[in-house]
Amino acid sequence: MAAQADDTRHRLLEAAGEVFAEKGFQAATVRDICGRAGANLAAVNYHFGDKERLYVEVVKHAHHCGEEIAYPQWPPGTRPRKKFRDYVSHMLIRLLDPRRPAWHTQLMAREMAQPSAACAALVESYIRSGHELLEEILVELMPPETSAIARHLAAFSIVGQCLYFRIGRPIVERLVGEDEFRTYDVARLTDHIVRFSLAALGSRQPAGEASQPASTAGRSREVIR
Amino acid sequence: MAAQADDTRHRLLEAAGEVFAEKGFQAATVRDICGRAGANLAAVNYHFGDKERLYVEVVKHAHHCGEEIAYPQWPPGTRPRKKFRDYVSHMLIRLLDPRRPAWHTQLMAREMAQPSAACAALVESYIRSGHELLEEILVELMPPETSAIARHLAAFSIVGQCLYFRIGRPIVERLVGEDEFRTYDVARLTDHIVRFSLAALGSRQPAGEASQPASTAGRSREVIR
Amino acid sequence: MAAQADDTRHRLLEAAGEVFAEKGFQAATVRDICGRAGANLAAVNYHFGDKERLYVEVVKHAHHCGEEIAYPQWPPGTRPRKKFRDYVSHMLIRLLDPRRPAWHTQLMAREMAQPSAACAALVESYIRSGHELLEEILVELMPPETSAIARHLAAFSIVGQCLYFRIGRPIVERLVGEDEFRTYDVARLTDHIVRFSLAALGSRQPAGEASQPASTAGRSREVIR
Amino acid sequence: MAAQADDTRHRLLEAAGEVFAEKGFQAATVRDICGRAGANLAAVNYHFGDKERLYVEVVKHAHHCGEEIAYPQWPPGTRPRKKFRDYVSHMLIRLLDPRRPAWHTQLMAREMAQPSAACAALVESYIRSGHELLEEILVELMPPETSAIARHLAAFSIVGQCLYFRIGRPIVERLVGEDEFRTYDVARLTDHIVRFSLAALGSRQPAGEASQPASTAGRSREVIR
DNA sequence: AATGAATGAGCCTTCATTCAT
DNA sequence: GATGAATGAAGGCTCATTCAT
Repeated sequence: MAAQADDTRHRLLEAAGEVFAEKGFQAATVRDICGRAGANLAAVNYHFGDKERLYVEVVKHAHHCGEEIAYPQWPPGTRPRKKFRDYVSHMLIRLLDPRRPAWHTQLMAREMAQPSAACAALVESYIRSGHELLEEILVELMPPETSAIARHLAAFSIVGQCLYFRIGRPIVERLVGEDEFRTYDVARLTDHIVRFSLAALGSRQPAGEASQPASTAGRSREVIR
Repeated sequence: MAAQADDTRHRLLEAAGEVFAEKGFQAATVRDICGRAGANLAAVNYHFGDKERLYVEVVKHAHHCGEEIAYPQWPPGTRPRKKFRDYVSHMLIRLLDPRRPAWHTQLMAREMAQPSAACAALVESYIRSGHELLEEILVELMPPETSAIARHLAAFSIVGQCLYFRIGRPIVERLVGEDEFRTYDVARLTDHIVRFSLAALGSRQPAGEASQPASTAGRSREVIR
Repeated sequence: MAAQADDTRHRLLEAAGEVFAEKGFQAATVRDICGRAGANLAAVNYHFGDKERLYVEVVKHAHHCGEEIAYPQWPPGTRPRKKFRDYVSHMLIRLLDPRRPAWHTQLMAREMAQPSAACAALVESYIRSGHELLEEILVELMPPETSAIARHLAAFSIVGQCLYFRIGRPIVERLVGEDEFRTYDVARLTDHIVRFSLAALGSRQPAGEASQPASTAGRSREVIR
Repeated sequence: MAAQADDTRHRLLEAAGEVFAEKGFQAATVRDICGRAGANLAAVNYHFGDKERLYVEVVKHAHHCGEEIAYPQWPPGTRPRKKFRDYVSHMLIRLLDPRRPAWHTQLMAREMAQPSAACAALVESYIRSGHELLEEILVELMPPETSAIARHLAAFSIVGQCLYFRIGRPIVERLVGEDEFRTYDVARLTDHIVRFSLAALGSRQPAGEASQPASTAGRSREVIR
């Protein structure tokens, strides 16, 4: 019956997500996935036709799950800095909160290390919207004369910082030791990244020089949040 | 003869590096590696005993190759900002220069997405020294009262930015389009990251506030390079 | 369908029996077995999981086949000597009858030369019952005061004789020549072993002395069969 | 130098003997043999040309070792029963004495289970002489009218008994339990087999009947040894 | 005389996939 | 609609052997 079929399909997606994230596409076996999903060995080929098409569906499925925690809807007039802090905090939560299933982010890390056919879909349906939101915030936050390219680069600098604490975890953890790494919770990292980035966002001195503090003087006294 | 043996070994390491980086550990086949190295199928087993031990040796080998392009030896009295710019530039070259073999960095990206037994070795013999050098520069660059943890976080913010332009390439490329991405050369990215970061490094305002420009005022007029 | 599955399984067992007996466990190849069984190369893995587990199943299977030719059911009052001759004849038939598949016995010879995990199973489910039947016959045949150990040793002496004409065939054949060996059929060997053994079974003189004929005098005139 | 070469050759033979007996021809690896012998991997091919030719040489070598414990030289006039007991005892010692290297006999068991090219050599240079000695004793021991074939069969019955306690050990041990098996030392088995066989050797009744005790009555009172 | 390096054949196993039911 | 049985393609690895030195 349709209800049971959908149920099996859904259990397969969930199980496949875990396994793909944990082992990678190649190392993941259909046997393992079907086993965890409590489904027949041929179920994958029956429901998705292919291991590869299952993978694509898993990525799409992950997208829907990610939407559950949507970005906040700021009331008109919300200060850009508040939005910015919310944005960074939101991203770090999704990346680092141990209560969230880890396989979602892990899958993205894999797509970056080895982009597959699903990568384009991932960007379009999952990443681009978030990126555009960040750009909107940056428009408000950066000096009006800032070029589009400079804004892009700034956005990547911000995302790069957030991501590194997740993707670079194996390295960071070894460099500072487990004890200190354990103190890198979402609150502290949000504080750090927001402060680190805000200093830069206000500056507008030419290449080859350091930050022009004067222009940000006014803003720096604003209270965020 | 030893010379020939070393030659075969070396060719295997090079070929394996490419293949592992391109396909990943699981998807890489010993057949492919030996084929590219022009060696017999059993050569891997003879020289390294195992596909896995070959992988570890490849990582170690990558380390030695990386050493070839060492960090510059600055004469005493070199300005910290000059050192910092050199550092960032050096890292970006290693990450992005198309003339350098790509597999080295790609391998590191894989180790981050799915750390293996070789990850610890990678950190200790390849990453830690560079990290410590960066910390030394930051000590000179950041206010004297900066805590060790704050310095660590700053270091990761810097490395995270550099890395994202390499590891996040598949995403970045799709977000800004291939045309703009092609303009993201080492020079431009160095400029951007140095400027973005220097603004933050001088600030020392408490958490919850934005950059305190005053303290960096003096430094900001220094000419780097 | 279950019927077809059982059929494939059965064909595999038969083919494996032949090959294992002919080549030994190590030298036997899964390819050869599957080839003879007309099954796919992966069938062994599917049905038995392992070459080794296939071997164990083959030994168990051999046991079931052996049961087909069961020992005769003697009516009450049958003379012990008749039972004894039947027993020896039965064993020799199973060992030597060229119309019976040879691999069964050959496999046992291998298990003796190099006992594997399957050896214990072989003894318990296949050999012990026959051994106990022989002991029961010996109880009737040997003097009542015979010790259990003496009876055990006698049983092994009898089985040893039978077995040697099968297992020692390569040696015996070379020693007496092929022509004479060809005359060693079941009937002649049964006669020989029965006569050779019956002379000993009746004796009860102490160690260091030869057979005491007196006690068997009465029996020796009985006509067997 | 020749001395060292011979030494390596000898160590290879000893090591190969152990390994072949322990693992069988197929399962034995040249690596293992060379390892135990402390020789180079290519030494086997250098000294013997082949794994198979090494095996043949090992069998020949085993023969020479076996000669060390030669059959006793009986003075003229020695009683046949004394010779017979000595013969059985001698064979059992070679088969069962735990102080003797086990691989020698084990190798023979293998040759019987799966005769190789070395089997003929084994028979001619190692077994036939012993067999002929037994036949000479039997000529003295059996009634003069005994046919050659009957004598042959008797010889095999005797050898079969001895051999079974060695080759059938895995089965015998399981049937009677380890405790009782431990009491089956050379002395007890010699007693048993001699007594069991002597009873038969004197008998000369026609096929289809049991032993004629009368004919052995006189001999049975002789004291052996 | 003796060895370290290299070879090619082949084996067991695993895997994704298909088919008949 | 869903499954147990079966398939064929590789893959990693081991092994005996050879060759240049």
